[in-house]
Amino acid sequence: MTQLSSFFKALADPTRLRMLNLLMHSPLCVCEMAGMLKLTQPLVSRHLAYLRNSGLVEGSRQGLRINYELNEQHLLIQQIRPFLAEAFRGEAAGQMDLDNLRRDAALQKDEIQ
Amino acid sequence: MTQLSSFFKALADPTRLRMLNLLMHSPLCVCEMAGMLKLTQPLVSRHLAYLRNSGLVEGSRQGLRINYELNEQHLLIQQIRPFLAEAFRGEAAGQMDLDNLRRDAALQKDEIQ
DNA sequence: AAGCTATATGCGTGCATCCGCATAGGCAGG
DNA sequence: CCTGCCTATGCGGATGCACGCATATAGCTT
Repeated sequence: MTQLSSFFKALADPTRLRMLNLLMHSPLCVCEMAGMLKLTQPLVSRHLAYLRNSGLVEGSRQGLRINYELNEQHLLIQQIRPFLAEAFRGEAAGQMDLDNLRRDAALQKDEIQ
Repeated sequence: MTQLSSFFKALADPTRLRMLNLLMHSPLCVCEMAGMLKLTQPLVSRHLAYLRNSGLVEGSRQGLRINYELNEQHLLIQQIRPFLAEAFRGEAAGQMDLDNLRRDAALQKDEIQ
């Protein structure tokens, strides 16, 4: 039961929920998330460490950046994902964060061309 | 987003999860839950107050006792219920609590006869 | 009214975050 | 090697629980 409550504890923070909302759509590095969410880098890094220790998220180094993504192996993540997607759909803040995600993705695309 | 995190916060405690596990099967009063979970009455009462303030649970007075039950009107409760049921199924502690629930229900039945 | 049962709450302690700020560690390019 | 960017972490303050213990409130029952 403790494991389950730890899982919910990881979800029991608005900032971490905003991060997970983004990560459900795309892997991201710390600086990208900090920009999209308008949060300081140390704060984002700490919450990612929390999510990493909880097993909800995994990071892989790619040069200077570390790419974070949802841990698809996590059973509880797999099972709760539809619920989260539905809940985020009703959150205005979540939609605005996703707008930033799409805007930055478009900029990235322009840079490549 | 704050509302969603508050919801998860209410779920982020082993004791409250054990209570919700019981309440998913049957409405119960404080003293019944305290007995089944082997917890003190004040502790159970406090957690129920937390769940009540979070809107996950409703209590109705019936004589001396107050009968608590899941708030079926709560949207997030409705949506997360299958996930919880599945998660509780994998918890040995949850199954033992349910054994106590069934045992006490059987005793109650004998008293009535 | 008195006594009993069921429930809620006040108080104090300890622990876990949550955050801002400053700083350390890791890695690339010149 | 040194500089700059990205990330992680140490520190301190503030807050919120979780719990035990004692006590108050509420409602039967006689």
